[in-house]
Amino acid sequence: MADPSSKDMDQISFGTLSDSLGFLLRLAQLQNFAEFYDHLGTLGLRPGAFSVLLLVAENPGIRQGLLARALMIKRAHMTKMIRAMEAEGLVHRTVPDTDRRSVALWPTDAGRRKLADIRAPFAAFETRATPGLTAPEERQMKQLLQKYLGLAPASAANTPKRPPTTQR
Amino acid sequence: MADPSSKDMDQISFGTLSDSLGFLLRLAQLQNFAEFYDHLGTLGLRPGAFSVLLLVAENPGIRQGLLARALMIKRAHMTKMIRAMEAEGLVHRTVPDTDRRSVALWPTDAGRRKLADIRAPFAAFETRATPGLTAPEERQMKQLLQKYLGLAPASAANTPKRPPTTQR
DNA sequence: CACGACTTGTTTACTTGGAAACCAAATTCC
DNA sequence: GGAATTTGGTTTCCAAGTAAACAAGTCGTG
Repeated sequence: MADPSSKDMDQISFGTLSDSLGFLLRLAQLQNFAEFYDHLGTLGLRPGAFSVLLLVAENPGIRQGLLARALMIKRAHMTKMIRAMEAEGLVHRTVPDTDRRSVALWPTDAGRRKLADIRAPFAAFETRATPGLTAPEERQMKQLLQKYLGLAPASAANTPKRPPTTQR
Repeated sequence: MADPSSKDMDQISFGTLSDSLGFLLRLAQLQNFAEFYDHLGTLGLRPGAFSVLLLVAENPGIRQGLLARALMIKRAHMTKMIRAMEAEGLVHRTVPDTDRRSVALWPTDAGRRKLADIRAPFAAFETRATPGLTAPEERQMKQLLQKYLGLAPASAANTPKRPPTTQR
């Protein structure tokens, strides 16, 4: 063909990019978010707000900045998010006497209810077969991501001092 | 109220989130981007523009929308990105006669030079020891991500559309 | 040919997220 | 005790990214 622009999607060369961890992580994250919307888009809670609400319920009284660090977003952005969720009546803000600069976060009854409503569909989404990966592959990917992040898996509440090496 | 807000970073309970693939992918992507900025922040090319420039150089004449799909961003955003990079003199736009709606993209000499300047530090960044992971673990994570994305690894330039049942 | 359906890129308005400056409260250091 | 510094949250302004409507080109089918 005389036209060099006649490239099909599968014929694109990604060059060194397809071996770049950052690039792969970015694409994977975007793909997974799209899947999230496909399955849970009707719940009226975006991934960000959902994770905030869950962590506030899981850690009642958590400080705002700590939450921001845990979710790796900036404090400035967390302020806006929390204010919006407070306006929706999902979380409650408190200034503790021990440090009157900070703000402690608590779930409201409405917040807990909302979370309860979402829990089942979210669990269903999480346990669904991940497209492209077998179940063992998905488990291993999660383990690797947790290790990369220095995070403990959910089942083991206390940090295991030895990395989980459950290979086959 | 007593002080349940005295939580340390490592004592946060992530609940079911720390086993959620999407959540782990998001955190991992943010962490990796932070590492990217730490190492390559001085180069004047953000991750997005860098990947665009690389793919345009790797696939000269690629159509704009195809590039957007490959990078999983919206066409509207790609338009702005490309216009900005065109204003910087990094890429050149062309309307092919075979389809006068579309736009073909080509790297300029300046674009190729810029890319050459960045290639070495980027390769150094990519081959650096990934924090938290051993080299074999990182290789495996990349393989899993590629499989999740339906992407062929870089070394195998042309891989058939069939799923890669033949691993290395 | 003509008409409708679809595709490609663009524009406009909006949302999400970050950078930097700022204030108030806490902490450190004489 | 009191200045200097640090910390936690907020505000303002800007960049990154999306959604929806649109114009122009292409394609299929009568």
